[in-house]
Amino acid sequence: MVTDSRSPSRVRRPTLDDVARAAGVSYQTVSRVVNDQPSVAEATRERVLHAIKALDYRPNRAARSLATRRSNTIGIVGFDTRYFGPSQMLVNIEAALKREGYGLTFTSIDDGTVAALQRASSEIADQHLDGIVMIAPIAGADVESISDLFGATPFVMIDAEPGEAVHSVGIDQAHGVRLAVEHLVGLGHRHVCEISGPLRWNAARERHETLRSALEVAGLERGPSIEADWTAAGGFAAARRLLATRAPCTALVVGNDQMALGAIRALRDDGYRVPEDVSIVGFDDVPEAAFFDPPLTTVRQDFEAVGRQCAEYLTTLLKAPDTPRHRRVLFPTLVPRASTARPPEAA
Amino acid sequence: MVTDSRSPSRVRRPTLDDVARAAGVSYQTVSRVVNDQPSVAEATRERVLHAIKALDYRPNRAARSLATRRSNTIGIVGFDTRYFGPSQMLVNIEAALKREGYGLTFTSIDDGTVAALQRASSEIADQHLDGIVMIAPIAGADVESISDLFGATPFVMIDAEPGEAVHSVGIDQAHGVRLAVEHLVGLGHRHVCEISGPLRWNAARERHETLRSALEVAGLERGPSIEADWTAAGGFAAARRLLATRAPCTALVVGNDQMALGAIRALRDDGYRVPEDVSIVGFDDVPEAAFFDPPLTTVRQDFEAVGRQCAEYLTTLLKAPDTPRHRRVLFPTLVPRASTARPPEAA
DNA sequence: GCTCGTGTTGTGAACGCTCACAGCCTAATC
DNA sequence: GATTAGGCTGTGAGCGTTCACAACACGAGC
Repeated sequence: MVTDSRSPSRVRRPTLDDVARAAGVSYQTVSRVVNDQPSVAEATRERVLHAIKALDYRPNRAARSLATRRSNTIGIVGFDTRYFGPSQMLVNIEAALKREGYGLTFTSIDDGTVAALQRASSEIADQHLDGIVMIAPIAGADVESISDLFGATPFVMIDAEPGEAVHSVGIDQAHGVRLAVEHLVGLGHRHVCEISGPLRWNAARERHETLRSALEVAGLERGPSIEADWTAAGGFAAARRLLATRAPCTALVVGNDQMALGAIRALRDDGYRVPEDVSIVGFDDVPEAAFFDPPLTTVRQDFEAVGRQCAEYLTTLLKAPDTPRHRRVLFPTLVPRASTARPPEAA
Repeated sequence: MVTDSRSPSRVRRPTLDDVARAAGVSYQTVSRVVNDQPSVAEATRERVLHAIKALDYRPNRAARSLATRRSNTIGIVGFDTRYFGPSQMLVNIEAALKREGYGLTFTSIDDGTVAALQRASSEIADQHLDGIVMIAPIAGADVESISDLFGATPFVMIDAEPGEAVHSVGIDQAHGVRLAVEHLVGLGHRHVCEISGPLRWNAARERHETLRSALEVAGLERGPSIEADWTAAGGFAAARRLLATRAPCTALVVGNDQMALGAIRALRDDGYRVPEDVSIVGFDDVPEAAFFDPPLTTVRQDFEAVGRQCAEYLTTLLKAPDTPRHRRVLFPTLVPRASTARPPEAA
């Protein structure tokens, strides 16, 4: 209120020199104070701090990163942050990295094409960032060539295709699927169908493929599987197509909770009861899942942990760039709720 | 794949000088080519472009912004981007600003205290950004003093308290509430209760207050109103408390769709039917709302438009900083679905 | 044939900071 | 009392870019 906020836009901000003059020391001493370096006499430090406050001095980040050759900011390439999973990761990574003192710049990719991904990557590579996180869970993205774009700046991928030779953090989708299958088998189900997410997504494909094999291992009938687009509307449409196949189906594994919601609606519209006629399992455990009708049994993904792990991995990498590439794996848990029950034939 | 991606981390990136030497011109000429300035002979330009490509030169953003005193990036302070509205705005603003060629840096605020808001604001002010967007829909935030923190850098607020003298973009909540009330009155409801969002949020408070007055104007009974936390669980708990009051209630206006979901569940648990016994109206129109059981009547907010407007406003401001402060208003629409019907007494 | 402009290119300085080093002063050591 | 060590402070250079201006060449105009 005191400062002159209606001054014309080109007010020179105070610099190290200004502070130095005000405190009667050299700019270097001010720099030392600002950077908390030792060997500054207490009295001088006081004087400098006072001047800094009086002038409302703020270090110029651009100048600093020009001099140090580090930007102290990391970039995030986010894929379709409209969806629950990615947006959760974004927020959590941001929070975790902020705690480490890093700034954040963010670019999202609207469509999942490899071209878009590369464009965004290169856009971010332009900024000479200290590190990069890529939330880009798309299969087929040429990890090698993206890695090249980034050159030597460390980067970790979230939800990369397992087996890729990159630094990555991911959730063990196979484990989640196994939990779901065990749960259904335990209830006595024998006819399991699937609505999967877009198979271009690593998570969707992993879930899809593990489900196939897990059902085989359990000796269960593998019903039809339909691909949808993560949305409730997509899940609804997929369920209708599934119903049209007239395949026997007492349990339905759905790639995420939103699609599960759509599927429930479609089943109901067709006269099926959930869970009496058909049991449903989702993925994610969105905060609303417990309040669906019926409350949704789902495989919970701990996105917050993903964010934390990612930030931790990246900071490790920043200190020790030669850390061998590996994948940090997190395990999902099953949250049983009322959308799953014993199948009708077992009743 | 050709480049040496396993080089040690400190490879000097090529600079203007390197390119200049390679092309046999001065660094200034290269700069001119990079910045698309006129008066460079076609032949020279070709030669320079060739060298740029050969060396894979990328301008150093830090150096550039040090020299120009502009960063070409704008900052977003996001409040609780975990929620649907804020996260939608974030993504949409990002998309719109990217189209204008701006980079983006992002800071979120975990709790809604004014202190947190100021901390984040100042964190962002440190970066000497070209512009700032604040998604901080909290009542009581001292807009004046935040404005001071930012000094002369243009900033627009999303969902600011209407009436604040700032550049802002917002949705006309009053209009949305009026649509909802008209809808309910049209159906014959006379006993309307409310579950509001946290009243610290401008949007929640506006909805709450307009509801009071709109009901009064319509001559309707104003039932109890309970404050909840935007979540389904909060909506559930609030609805239970509402039921405990035993107040007459044929229609329930709920501050957002998630809470509406929780409320429906609580009503059902208590033996009420929706919409036969109680009609429910939500806010937002999340993509899942159409698949709730019953499909939710809701007041749709066009967050994409908010993002676009915001980006447009900001770019205007960047070109003409003296644009008078005003509020760009967007109007919500009512999406009638099956969760509202004629009240029982009118049946 | 000389001047003048115009298009093109180059030079010096500055942006605000950090790094490496040099210098100073005081106090401890012999 | 000279020497040395160590805490503290200052100086010069450089980070990679842009800006303002100077310099050059070339053809047109008198």
